[in-house]
Amino acid sequence: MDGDTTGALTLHDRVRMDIERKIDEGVYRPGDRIPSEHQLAERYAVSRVTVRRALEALVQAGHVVKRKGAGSYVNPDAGAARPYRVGSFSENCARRGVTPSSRIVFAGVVEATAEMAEVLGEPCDEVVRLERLRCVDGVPCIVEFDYLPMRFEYLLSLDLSGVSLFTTLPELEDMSKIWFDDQFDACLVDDDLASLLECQPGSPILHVRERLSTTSGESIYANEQFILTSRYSREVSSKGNFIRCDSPYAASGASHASHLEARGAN
Amino acid sequence: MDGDTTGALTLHDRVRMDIERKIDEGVYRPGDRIPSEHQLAERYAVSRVTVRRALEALVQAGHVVKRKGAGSYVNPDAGAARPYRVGSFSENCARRGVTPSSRIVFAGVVEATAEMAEVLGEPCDEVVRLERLRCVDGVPCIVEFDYLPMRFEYLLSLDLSGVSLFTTLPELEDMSKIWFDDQFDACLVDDDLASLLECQPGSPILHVRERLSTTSGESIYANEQFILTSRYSREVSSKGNFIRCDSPYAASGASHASHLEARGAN
DNA sequence: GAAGAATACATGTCAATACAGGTTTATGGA
DNA sequence: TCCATAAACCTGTATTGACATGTATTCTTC
Repeated sequence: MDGDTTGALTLHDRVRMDIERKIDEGVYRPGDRIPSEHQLAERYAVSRVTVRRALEALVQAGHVVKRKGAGSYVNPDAGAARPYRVGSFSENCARRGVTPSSRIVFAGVVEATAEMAEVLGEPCDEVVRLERLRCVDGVPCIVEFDYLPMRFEYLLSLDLSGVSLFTTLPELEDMSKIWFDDQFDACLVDDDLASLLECQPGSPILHVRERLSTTSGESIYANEQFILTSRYSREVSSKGNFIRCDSPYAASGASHASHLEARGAN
Repeated sequence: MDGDTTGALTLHDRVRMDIERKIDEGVYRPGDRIPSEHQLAERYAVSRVTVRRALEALVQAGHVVKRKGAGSYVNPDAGAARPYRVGSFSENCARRGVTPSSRIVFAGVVEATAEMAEVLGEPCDEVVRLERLRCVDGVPCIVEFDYLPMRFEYLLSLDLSGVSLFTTLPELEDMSKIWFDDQFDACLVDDDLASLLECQPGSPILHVRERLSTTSGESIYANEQFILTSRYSREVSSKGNFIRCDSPYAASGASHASHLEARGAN
C-alpha cells in the first residue's frame, strides 16, 4: 500500500483505494481478473472479510464486477465506472473548462407559505430564500430559487456568488445519506423569467423542483430551478436504488401545483 | 421468525424481513430504539455479523438509522422510508387506482442510425423500435419511443399493450445493478405529437431521454419519452449515490442534439 | 476425439471472538 | 443541586475459521 498509509483511514478503505489506484493506473486493466480474495488478503496482510468489504465498495461504484465461482474482474466498460459523487453546477462547468457565475437576485428571509412549510417538512413561519441567476461564460442559463430552514440563516452573511450550496452545507458531506426528491415539468418562459434569462417569452423551459433530506427524515432544503435546456442540459446518472413515483393528474382532474413562491413577491 | 422460514432465503434476509415486518406492524414504531445488535443476535440465534448485514440493508432502504455508540432506531420519518424499487408507469397507476393503457403505435425492426448505435453502446445495423402512446383513464399522457438491441426481438411477438418493459425484461430484475442515464429537456409539442396526445401544438412538454445499462457496461435499452406534465408528472426519488452531469451548451455553441429518431420515418 | 467425472479454485454465507471508540447512565463528591 | 468521573452499553472495525455453492480445468473412460 505504498507510502499512502494515512492512519485516519480504515483498513478496508486503504485496500479499496489501492485497488482503485491500480485500476486507474492500468495495473489491472478493463476485463482483467484481479487476484482472488484469498490472494488479496494475503498480499495486503488483512483478512478476507476486509478484502470483501473493499471489493464490495468497488462493485457498488461500478469499478469491479464479480462472478460467483469465477472471480472478480475490472469492469470491461471503463465508461461505466462512473464517479461516485454529485456534480454541482460549479463543478460541472469547471470540468468542461467554462466559467460559471452567479448573480444573486434576492437573498433574505421571507414569510413561509403553507406549501414551503410542508416541503421543508416542519412547521415554520419564515424561511431563508435565495434567488440566483446562473450563467455560463456570461450567458444566463438557469434561474434558481432556494428555500432553506432558518438554521441556515448564516448563509446570508456569506458571499454565495461563486459557490454552490452543495459544497457549502456540512449536511451534504456524506451524499450516501441524502435523499433527493425531484419533480420535472416543462413550462413556458414568462415575462419575468425572460428578462432575467434574456430569452423569448413563451420559450419552453425545464422546471425542476428538488427537495433534499437526510435518510433520517430531516429536511435540508428545497429548490426550484428553471433551466433553459437549449443552453444548459441536465443529465442524471443513477444506480437502480431510486424510485420513480410518477403521478397521473388526468384522473383526479387536479390542476398542476403552482410554484413554491409567488413570483410577484420580489 | 414465525412460520415464515422459507429455506430458500439467506439468514440475514430472513432477519431483515422480520425486522421490516415488525416495523410495518408497529411493534417497533418510528423513533423507537430497536434491540441492540447483540440482543438481536441472541434473539434470532444468529451471529452479530448476520444481524449487522440485515440492519445494513434496512439502513440503505431508509427504514433504520444508526447512531454510533447509542443504538439503532426506526426512522422517525415514516415517509422517508421509501420503497426500495422502481415504479413503472403501470405500477404507479395501479397504486393510485387509475387505469393505465397503452396503444402500440409502432413495433418493429428499423435501421439503426449512428446515434442509436452509439447510445446502445455497440455497433449495430438494426434495432427493435417501439412507439407507444400511454394513457391514464383513457387520457393520453405520454408518447414513448423505445430502442432495443436485436436480442430483444422476441418482444415483438408479445402483447405489450398492458405491460411495461420493466417487468418484462429479465435483465432488470436486480435494479441495484442497473445504471440509469437520464437527460431532461423542455420542448414544444409539434403537430405529430399533438395529434397523438390530443393537445394543442406549441404546448410545453417534458422530453426525457433515458438509457439503461448494467454496471458491467452492457446496454439494455434506450428510450425517449414526451410527457405532458400537465396530465402526468414525473417524480424521482434517489439516494445520493448518483451523479448529475449537467453540460453547458452555451460555451461550445453546439446546438441541441436532435431526437434519436427521425420522426417522419413512421 | 468426445463426453462425462473428478478436482481445484473462487465467491457466498455464517459463526465466534476481540478490541476501539462514542453514548448513555449511574455513582459519588463538592 | 450540580458537575465530574466511572461503569455499562452500543456500534465500528477486524480476524480467524468453516462450510456451501458455482465455475473452470484436468483426467478418465468410452
